[in-house]
Amino acid sequence: MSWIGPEFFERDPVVCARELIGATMVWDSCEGRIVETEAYAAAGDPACHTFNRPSAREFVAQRPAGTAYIYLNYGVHWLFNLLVKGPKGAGFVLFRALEPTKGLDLMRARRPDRPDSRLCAGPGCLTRALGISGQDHGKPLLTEAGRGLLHGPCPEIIADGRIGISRAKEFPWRFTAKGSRAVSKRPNLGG
DNA sequence: GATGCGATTCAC
DNA sequence: TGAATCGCATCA
Repeated sequence: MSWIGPEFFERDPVVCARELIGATMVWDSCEGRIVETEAYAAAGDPACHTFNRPSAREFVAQRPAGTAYIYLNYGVHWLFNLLVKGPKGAGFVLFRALEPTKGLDLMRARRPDRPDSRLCAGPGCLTRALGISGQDHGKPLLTEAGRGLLHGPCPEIIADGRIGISRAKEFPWRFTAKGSRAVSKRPNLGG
């Protein structure tokens, strides 16, 4: 397997989110196969932070592709994104779920209550299992030692509506690996 | 300084 | 299916 470089994120956010399914996320001693992502577009997407947050628009304008965008949701859960900056538009990829492949002992210690397949099944669960917090916000993940993304075989992918948002639910910008038991929620089939 | 909200999670 | 939860961005 080879490392994914920052240029991977110099494309459309939706394309990036889709193509990350099957790749491996490396975070220090823990690794997992990416089985669920979502795309958010900086323009024309009412669900994106850029829609009503000046600070998010500033982040997009001033940071390079591949920068980590991490924030606290519901006052409790850290959510991990990477900044995408394509020629036709910028945005974010939200990392929602992994199938744990390495560092299982550490993940189990952080989530003693969950079976292995559910250790990273959800954006908040994922960051907790990996030990990700706001101190890594703004860092260029893909050039940090011990952290990054590895190319991997692409599984069959299902696209459906994004989860947990109130606006633009109809955008089919959530991507999951078909049949994976590690996704946060089974995809809504049948259109 | 006050306000309202939220890209979730977990229990029921 | 529904409630908990509280830090943060925004605005006054």
